[in-house]
Amino acid sequence: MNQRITIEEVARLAGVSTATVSRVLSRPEVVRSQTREQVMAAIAKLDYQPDAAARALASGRTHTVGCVIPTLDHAIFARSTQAMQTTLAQAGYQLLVASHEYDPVTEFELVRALQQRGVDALVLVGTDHAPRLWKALSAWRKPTLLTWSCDPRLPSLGFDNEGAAQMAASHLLELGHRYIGVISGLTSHNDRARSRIDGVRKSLTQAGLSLPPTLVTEQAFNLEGGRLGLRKLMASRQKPSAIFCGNDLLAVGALLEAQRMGLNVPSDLSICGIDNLEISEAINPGLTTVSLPTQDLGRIAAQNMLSAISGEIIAAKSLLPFELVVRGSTGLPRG
Amino acid sequence: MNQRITIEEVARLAGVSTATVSRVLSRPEVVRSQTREQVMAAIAKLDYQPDAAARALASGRTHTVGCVIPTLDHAIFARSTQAMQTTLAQAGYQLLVASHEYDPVTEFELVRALQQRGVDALVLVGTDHAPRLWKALSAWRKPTLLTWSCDPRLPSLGFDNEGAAQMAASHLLELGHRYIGVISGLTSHNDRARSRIDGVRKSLTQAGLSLPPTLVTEQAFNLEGGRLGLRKLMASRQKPSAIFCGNDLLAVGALLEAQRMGLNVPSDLSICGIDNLEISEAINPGLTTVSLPTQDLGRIAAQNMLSAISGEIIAAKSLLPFELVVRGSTGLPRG
DNA sequence: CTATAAAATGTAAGCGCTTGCATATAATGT
DNA sequence: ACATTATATGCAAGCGCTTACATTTTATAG
Repeated sequence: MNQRITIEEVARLAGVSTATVSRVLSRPEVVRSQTREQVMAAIAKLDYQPDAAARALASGRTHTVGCVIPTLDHAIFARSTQAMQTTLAQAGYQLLVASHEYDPVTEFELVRALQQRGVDALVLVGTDHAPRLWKALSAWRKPTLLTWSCDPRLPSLGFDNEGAAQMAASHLLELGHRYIGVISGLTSHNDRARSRIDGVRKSLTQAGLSLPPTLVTEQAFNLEGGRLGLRKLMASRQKPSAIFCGNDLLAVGALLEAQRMGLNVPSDLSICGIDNLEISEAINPGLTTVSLPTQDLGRIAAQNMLSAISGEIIAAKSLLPFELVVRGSTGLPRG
Repeated sequence: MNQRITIEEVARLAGVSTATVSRVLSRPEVVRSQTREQVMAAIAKLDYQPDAAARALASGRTHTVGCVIPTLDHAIFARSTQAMQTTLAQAGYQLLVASHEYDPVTEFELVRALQQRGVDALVLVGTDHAPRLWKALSAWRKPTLLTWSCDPRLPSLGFDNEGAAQMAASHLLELGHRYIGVISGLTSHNDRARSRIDGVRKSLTQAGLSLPPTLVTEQAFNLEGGRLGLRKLMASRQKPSAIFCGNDLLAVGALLEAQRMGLNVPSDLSICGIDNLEISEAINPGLTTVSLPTQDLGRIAAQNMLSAISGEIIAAKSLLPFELVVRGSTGLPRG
């Protein structure tokens, strides 16, 4: 740093000690207003910018929250992360985002990196984590939050993924579908994807039906995955009359591919997803889906962490509401 | 920090000085291998995690790159940011992302916040910035990169946005369209959007045509914006036979809305965009668009910053290539 | 006006690391 | 074996701030 303005120079110009300048910065209410104004004038005049590293070292707090997600390259994570960042920024906190692309080793390393950086709190996604990551988290003495799904080991803010899937499956069952296929996201290191399959299975079982392995396919989390999944399922001996997709990206992909194959949605095939992306509403026909408040998830996660940082107790587990949004992509089965 | 392991304890256990431990961490090659191993063993045994704030304060380097973008909630930024983050992480660097939602005041504040945090480099989007932001950047003695578009004031890595729009417009003109509408993103604080309109205008002018204000509409950057834009343009007296959209999100929205209105794309209306999102290929008909390598943008931006941090000179301006991808959404005008 | 409590400010000891310089050790040449 | 370099390591002074604690100033009471 060539010739950074330090707190000392501010103190000199304002005619006070560095301690007072520091107080003006962090707890302005404890300095006399007259003094405070002198200091603020000096700060403004010198265009003083406190060194965050020094503050962090001296105070032990960085005003930074770390967030480790699978990827930014999916609308749901981008959305919730965006909401987190905005909420934190309003409180003077910064978000340090890291993504691991569904690799647990990378995830562990990122968490360590964020811990070394002294983040004041940590937000993770889901409950599938390497054992040593759980260990690193429990040894850590700062607020941590699990998002998207819940686990008794740590405070969690998420959805009942199984319930959401059941809601979608029940809708299909009520329409009269008996052969329901599932296009799931990759389930390894992804508890949400597994829970959603479980939800469908549970609904089918309750209805006296089953979910044969041939009617389940795991695909990458993108439109292409949805298209591949659809082709796979429609190539099976017993074709499904309805397809549940683990998320809307897969569902939109499946829907578009069905149309390319000349199938009419929903009269030939019903399709539903989970998430309720913007595209789900815009597409023709509209996609029936379970709407998840992903933006709220991010915002509330941020608020929770801010509370926890300031010493408040936060809920051990909170579930966000969701609702079925019925659009044109689901209908009665043929015949 | 209750009882954090410090470098001193590692040094004691390894029977060396703290300086040596520090060297093992930052420049292992200058330490004799035998010593190095002792130190590494001690580090492993104690599970030592260096304090990033202390390192930053002592060394003046944070191993962090700051990135200020309009929003994460758009595929293109999410994508390039994701690529940046991955590339940086591989080099042991962290990305500190902040988004301002197209608000220049927030943008300025975020840049200051990142500077205070001592990021080793800064990546911004576009060339529309508040004057005091330009000032803050030029007073800053560390690497800075402008992305998406270029400006002589700072090293830039971007696209020829005007050229990309011209490419799209020329395609429409070559097909024989004479009434071309434009659905643009909001142009305030967004030089990319303006450049793209300019590109279309230039192409039209070269063809002896003009772009009447009634055939240009500015909309929010989402599907809904595309839909609103389409309705607006199709309500004008002289309906366009083709529509250029400032990006693919708008284009997809416009396309879907056109279909809802009963228009056949492309025989009633041609639509093209810029970006080439995944949905652009998947939708029916496929969207004609100009494909921008947004992921490469992020990756190369990260590489550039890493180079610059290590003292190398980086290009003052580099433009990434793009190409027209013709799909089913554009065709000959009626008659 | 003085005693006492309350509020404001100053003093200075760190926070945990890096790094220039001094010193010690190993390698090389004669 | 010794002188001369080249390599490794240690010493210790910060980096710029925060925050107990000490001290001074101001307010309040008697």
